[in-house]
Amino acid sequence: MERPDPTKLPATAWAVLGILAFGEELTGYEVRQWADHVLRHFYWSPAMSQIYSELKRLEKVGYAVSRAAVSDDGRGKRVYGITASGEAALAEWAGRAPVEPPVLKHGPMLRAWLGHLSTPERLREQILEHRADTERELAEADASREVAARFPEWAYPELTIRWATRYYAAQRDLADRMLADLAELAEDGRREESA
Amino acid sequence: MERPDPTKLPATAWAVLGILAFGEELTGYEVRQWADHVLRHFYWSPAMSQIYSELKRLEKVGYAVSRAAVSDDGRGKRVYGITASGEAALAEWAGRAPVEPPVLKHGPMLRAWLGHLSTPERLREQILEHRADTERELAEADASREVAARFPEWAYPELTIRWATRYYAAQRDLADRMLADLAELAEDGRREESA
DNA sequence: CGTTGCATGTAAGGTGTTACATGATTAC
DNA sequence: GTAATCATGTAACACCTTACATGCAACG
Repeated sequence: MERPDPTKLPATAWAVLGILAFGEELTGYEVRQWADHVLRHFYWSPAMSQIYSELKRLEKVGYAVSRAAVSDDGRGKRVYGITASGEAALAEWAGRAPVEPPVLKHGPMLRAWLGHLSTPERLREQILEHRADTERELAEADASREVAARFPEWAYPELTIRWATRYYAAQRDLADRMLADLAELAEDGRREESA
Repeated sequence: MERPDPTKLPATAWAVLGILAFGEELTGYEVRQWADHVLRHFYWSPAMSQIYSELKRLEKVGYAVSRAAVSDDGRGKRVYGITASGEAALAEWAGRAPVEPPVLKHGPMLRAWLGHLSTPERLREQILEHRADTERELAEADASREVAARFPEWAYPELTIRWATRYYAAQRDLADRMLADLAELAEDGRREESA
């Protein structure tokens, strides 16, 4: 008969609450920006609409509160803050809930895996594009890291973004090694043809 | 008025079709095993029930066909194979569809990001556990790679699994460096306390 | 005067998981 | 006998995205 526990939330909800846990009152829009600049690099950035609904859910279970506020330009907005109960629940989740294993969905490798259906040239282009994307992400993460480094209360976020920059660097090296392997495979193919 | 294109499939469907694209007729159960041994390391392994429904969808659009068959032990089963049309569509998708950027959801880093809500000891334990998990995955991927290396028609899958083993190794190194950073942060904390 | 940014939501629908249900064979 | 593996599905539901809808302010 077990009814679903209203405090059993998906990781995304904890991530959103985690953004509020740094103490500032934020609008849904601002939560999204934090997600985009920081969270995205090791977790992921939910759609705007999901952020709004997660915030509502968090408020319903008492982990967040909202109040009407005004922007600098005088327009109305709604800001959310974490509650004591929310902080306790989040700490409990962070410390005791089983850590979900990392999930990876790597589009470029899915293409490489199906290399036999494509051409070495096309595949190479796709991996090169992936490499360029990674480099871009690396630059963005590094910019975010520099911002975080300016504030002592962001020591842990800074560590995770630093982790992300290393992750992107590793990703880039992995792309290079894949490119080398691909070249070798194509070479073998040519040799066989001419034989 | 645009009705949804019945051939516009999610990446998961292409992944399942991709498993069939290596030429063998497989049961849903076997598709799952391939996903678990290979695909999982760079993409992910869908739930059993989803595999069955993806196979049905693929058959409906004509990219796969199924027929009743018998196992060695005489029990009935249903095997799926790729069609010519399916092969063409898959090649088209692999070569021309925009490559989805890699998606990462890293549970352990989500915990590290919220380090201020936990203790250095607990966080360290969690990262160590992640490190051990990674090592396990590395061993499994390496075993799969060795199997793939025995068959020349699996050259591309072998490359991607090799990529995965390197990925896990990088992941492990990243965990080590995070552990070192964490230790340093804790050290700084202690120094401040005693000051 | 058009675009970008700020700001908030709803509705619809697709994606994917968990739980449930079933049943035979093989190995301990 | 009972657990694991093979084998196939359905139903319910949670998660999440896309598209739509709105409106003001600031900048060029």
